[in-house]
Amino acid sequence: MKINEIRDKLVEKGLKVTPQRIAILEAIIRLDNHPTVENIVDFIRRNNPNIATATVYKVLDALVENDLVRKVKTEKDIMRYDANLEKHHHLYCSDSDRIEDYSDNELNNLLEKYFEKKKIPGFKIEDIKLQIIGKYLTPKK
Amino acid sequence: MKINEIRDKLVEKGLKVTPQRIAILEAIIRLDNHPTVENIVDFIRRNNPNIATATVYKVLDALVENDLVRKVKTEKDIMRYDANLEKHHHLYCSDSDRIEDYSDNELNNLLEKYFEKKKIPGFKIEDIKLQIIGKYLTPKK
DNA sequence: GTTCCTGCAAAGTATTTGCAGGAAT
DNA sequence: ATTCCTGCAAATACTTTGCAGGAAC
Repeated sequence: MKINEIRDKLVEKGLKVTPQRIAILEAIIRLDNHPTVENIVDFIRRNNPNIATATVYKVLDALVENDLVRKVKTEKDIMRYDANLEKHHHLYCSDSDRIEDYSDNELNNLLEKYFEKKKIPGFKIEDIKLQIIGKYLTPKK
Repeated sequence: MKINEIRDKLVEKGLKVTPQRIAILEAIIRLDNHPTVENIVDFIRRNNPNIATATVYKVLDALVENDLVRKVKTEKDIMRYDANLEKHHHLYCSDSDRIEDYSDNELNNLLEKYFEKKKIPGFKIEDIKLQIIGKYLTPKK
């Protein structure tokens, strides 16, 4: 992802293009393992030492609000952020903090068909996300 | 669930049986819509006004540690607790904090079969939880 | 020029810790 | 008698808020 693409995304949403916003969005994209606020702050401060933590929170709120990134819920109690906006599921490692994306349209179709037949009484499904818990057989790259 | 069953569960795990623990476990079972710590504290204080908030947190940690309850994280970033230990999924309301359990063995089997065929490279699946996001057609009872 | 954004410090909220007294075993 | 648990207060961690100056439009 080029800086200009990031810039365009901000413009498209009517957000002012500031160095902080570019840096934060870039950080989430580059730190591709669902960074926490802390990860993002650490990454940004390398090039941008004066950015305030509160600014990071505010920018993240704005980005989430405008569908440029998503929040990811973890078992543990810390928010993480994800710049992958495609429909996808998550692989959670049961003995570390690692999270990876998992996309599978065959699975999505299977679930969609399943719930077309088997309705949940009183509930209208809008989206289904899988948390797939397990262990990585390969160590992290 | 009777008090004695709760008592037995604690004994079984080697935890000392205290009025606080009984009250908290009972509260989670009775407040069956995935109560927050605040919900639990409010409920307990009706009969047990002197219980300390820190005690509730400590007892909850002990219960989770000993697999007597589970933590559930919500969209809104607040911890909730669940005494349903059976395998189940969650229905999340997209415009409120409401969460309900959803059990469906047919679905579990379908997923199990699916992932027997379609392996995820480098990942050994241990469990799959669905977060089913949508809207309730009926107001809360 | 106007609107929106940032940085700072202070406040807020949820949760954890340390410890001494007390209850459960 | 020993071990574990509770209550309290203080501490911590994470996030939010208010506001004045400054940058983007």
